Amino acid sequence: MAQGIDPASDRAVYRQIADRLRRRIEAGELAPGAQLPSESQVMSEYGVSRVTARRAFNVLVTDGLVLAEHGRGWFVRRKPPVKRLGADRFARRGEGKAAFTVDMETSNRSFAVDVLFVGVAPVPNDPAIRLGLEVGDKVVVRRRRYLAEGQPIELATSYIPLDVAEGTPIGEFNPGPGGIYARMEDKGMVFERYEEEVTARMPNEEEARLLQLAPASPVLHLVRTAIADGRPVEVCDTVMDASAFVLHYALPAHLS
Amino acid sequence: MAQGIDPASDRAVYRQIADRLRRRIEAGELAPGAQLPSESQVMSEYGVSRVTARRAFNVLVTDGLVLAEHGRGWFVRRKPPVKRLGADRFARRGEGKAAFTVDMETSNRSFAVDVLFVGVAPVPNDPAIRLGLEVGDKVVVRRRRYLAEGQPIELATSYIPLDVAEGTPIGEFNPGPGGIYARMEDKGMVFERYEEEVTARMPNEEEARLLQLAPASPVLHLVRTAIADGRPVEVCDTVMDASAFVLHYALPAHLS
DNA sequence: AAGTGGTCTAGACCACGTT
DNA sequence: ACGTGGTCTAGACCACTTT
Repeated sequence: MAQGIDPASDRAVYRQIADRLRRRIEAGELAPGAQLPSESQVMSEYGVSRVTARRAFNVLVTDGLVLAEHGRGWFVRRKPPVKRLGADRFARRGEGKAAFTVDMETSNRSFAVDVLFVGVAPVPNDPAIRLGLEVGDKVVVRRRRYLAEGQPIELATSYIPLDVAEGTPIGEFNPGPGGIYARMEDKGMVFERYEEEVTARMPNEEEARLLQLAPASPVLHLVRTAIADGRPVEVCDTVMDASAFVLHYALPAHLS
Repeated sequence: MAQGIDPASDRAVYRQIADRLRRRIEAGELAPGAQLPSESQVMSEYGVSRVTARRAFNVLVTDGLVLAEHGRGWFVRRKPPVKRLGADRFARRGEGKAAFTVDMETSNRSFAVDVLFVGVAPVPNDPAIRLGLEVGDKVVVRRRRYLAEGQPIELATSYIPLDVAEGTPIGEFNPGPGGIYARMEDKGMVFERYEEEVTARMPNEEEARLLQLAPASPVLHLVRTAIADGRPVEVCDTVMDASAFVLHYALPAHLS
């Protein structure tokens, strides 16, 4: 019963089947969370082998539209809740609270932090350039993973020059209230601005594992350079589950 | 010759093969553009069937690491050149040049614009909210596609309230030098700021087609609201090939 | 002509979830 | 026990690229 499927078409049969399922998803007929027809149903409905039926589903997996649940079926992916990063997230910092904390309290969601590494280590290529250091110079490295409602959503690695961290607990496990920026201000440093570069890409294997990403889940990659007293004092490299974030920015209409 | 592959492992054979290839790619041993072993080679090297060999390659396709070329082989994906969007891209606007033009001239690359649609049409849900309109109210819609060095890299759709466009060529095919913002300034409107929201996701079918995206290529989705004279005067919805862009922002350290 | 990937089939066994 | 997806095999024919 190859309903509307043309085996002689240039378009492969599995793609034609995928196209039909995709249309039903994008039209909302198959809503997020809805179960798709089973492999057996597709086999008999279109008169194809199991391999061909599965290939149709796999196209939709690669497109990020569906996921299989072993022993249960194929389902339209649900959109997870989103965390908004405000344009004023640093300007509003203060009262002893770190930027991430302010964000999460604003969005009223439970959160947690895994500290993956804190210590002195050689600085990699990219942050070295941004900090004006030589590759391999020693810096304080702080690597952590943020979770919202129990789900990992963000990996962040900060690089801080040793002279900036000197005389503070920035290189220790617990940097104290308000985070490392507060410690820098304690030393009398004055923050001028933050520069951020945003890209998006597919995760590497480690990122996919640590963030427990589903197949075909892109990440937002944000590299922030904090500038105080006329020099870069920290680079923070952040990899976020793209489905969990909206970044918000305000741009001035005129140079001030 | 199942070199280092354990058929009894929990990890499927095709995943183990994919893991090994991925490691060689991420280590740089297989550089961008390099050819991977052929399916036949993988079959004999690991003693697996062709289906299993192909499945290993397909894992890497889904991860965005490799692409097949029919009749030639499997290759590590190349990174395309990148376009940087500066934090000052609106502040530096002027001299009769549109923002995109300024960007492209800065990066010294050839570019072109396809105008896909210009006219009056009902405003969709999201821009309606941002513009303070009712869904379905008429607005000027300008939809275009940008190309760099012949490759499509960006789709942009602008929504402009009718009263803003009134008395200007904003609703016409060619809005004149400097683009629509210049025409608004001609009317005496003063721009205050631009707000941008950035997300990343997989493209839908239309976006993938218009941007000629390879499999497993995420897009950056940027929605900009231009604010002038204390009100939103334009919403620009932009979908970019994520591999072709770096967005750059500057955030103030203090509310000014 | 030879080598490469693209598509498709039929059949098998295993693992997970639900009934 | 049954239905669902997960993995794997062997074999076939086609289309594209290179020699």
